[in-house]
Amino acid sequence: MIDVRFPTALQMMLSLALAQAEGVERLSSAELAEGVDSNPTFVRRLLVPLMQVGLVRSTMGRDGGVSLSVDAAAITLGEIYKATMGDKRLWSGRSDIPHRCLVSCNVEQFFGKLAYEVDESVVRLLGKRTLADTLLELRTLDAERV
Amino acid sequence: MIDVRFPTALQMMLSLALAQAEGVERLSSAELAEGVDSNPTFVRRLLVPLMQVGLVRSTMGRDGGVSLSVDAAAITLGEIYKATMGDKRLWSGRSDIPHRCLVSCNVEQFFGKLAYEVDESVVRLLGKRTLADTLLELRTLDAERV
DNA sequence: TGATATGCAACCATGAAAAATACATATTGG
DNA sequence: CCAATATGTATTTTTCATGGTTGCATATCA
Repeated sequence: MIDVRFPTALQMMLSLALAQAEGVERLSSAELAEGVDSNPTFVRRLLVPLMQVGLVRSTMGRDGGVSLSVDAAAITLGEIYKATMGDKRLWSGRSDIPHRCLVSCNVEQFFGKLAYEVDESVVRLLGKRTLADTLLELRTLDAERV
Repeated sequence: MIDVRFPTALQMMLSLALAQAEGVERLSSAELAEGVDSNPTFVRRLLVPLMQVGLVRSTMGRDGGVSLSVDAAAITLGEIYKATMGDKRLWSGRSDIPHRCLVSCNVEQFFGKLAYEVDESVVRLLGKRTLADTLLELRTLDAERV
């Protein structure tokens, strides 16, 4: 199966940002799950790292739920990406290539460095956009729909 | 399973570049497969788009095999990446999100654009390195090994 | 002409990721 | 207090993209 954690986490965060902008204090994981067309368990798993990093806070018990713990203008997509993907690189090279020649002995290390550079550049790109920017962009897209 | 097409294709191209540098005219798909610790069929599948783009050429029949059809200094990793990955984006967002609110109606399109930008930036980064550069870097790494 | 290479299609096996399930724990309204 | 309902989390099941395997047609050369 394809990894949809980042797009899903992003959509969740956007829903939370929208809720905040509309004065709704919290959303339940069931409500978030409906929005992203998934299940509450998956949503809560995605929330774990976002809470650890302090982007989101949750309250337990009846009438509990989730909300942004920081203003949407202060959260970048890069932070969301790093939190939800954790250690997972965009590219994971093979790690068990038998060493037979100049290439096979060193590609692994080379590819590791390359993957690191690529990740860096992606995070840098995502770091330039905030949740608030993105929500605004969604409004623009919505207005442009026919 | 994880997608290893790019790292594998890259390693194959490096093997072909090394062969070329050492005066070996061609490598068979079986030899390439041994180098990347895989099977000839997978190797040939990866070669198809590389041939279509003209980076590589193959000869059939006994004593057939594969070789670079361009100098290693004229091939960038970006070309290899684009050819082997084809239409596949680095990120594929979900494409069946039910439209229920501002967010769910527009994230899909937004994420598509974002994924496109990310892909562009990765290709741009990879476009700065040639196969020849990379082979040189492998030699450096090899010399640094303890 | 036999040995051996590529080209290609069809099917199978693997394993990572999401979904489903189950239950403990926390909070609140009545 | 207690019933209702939320989160927290572990475990199992299902799904499906990806690579591996097999089989065979086709091309080339000693």
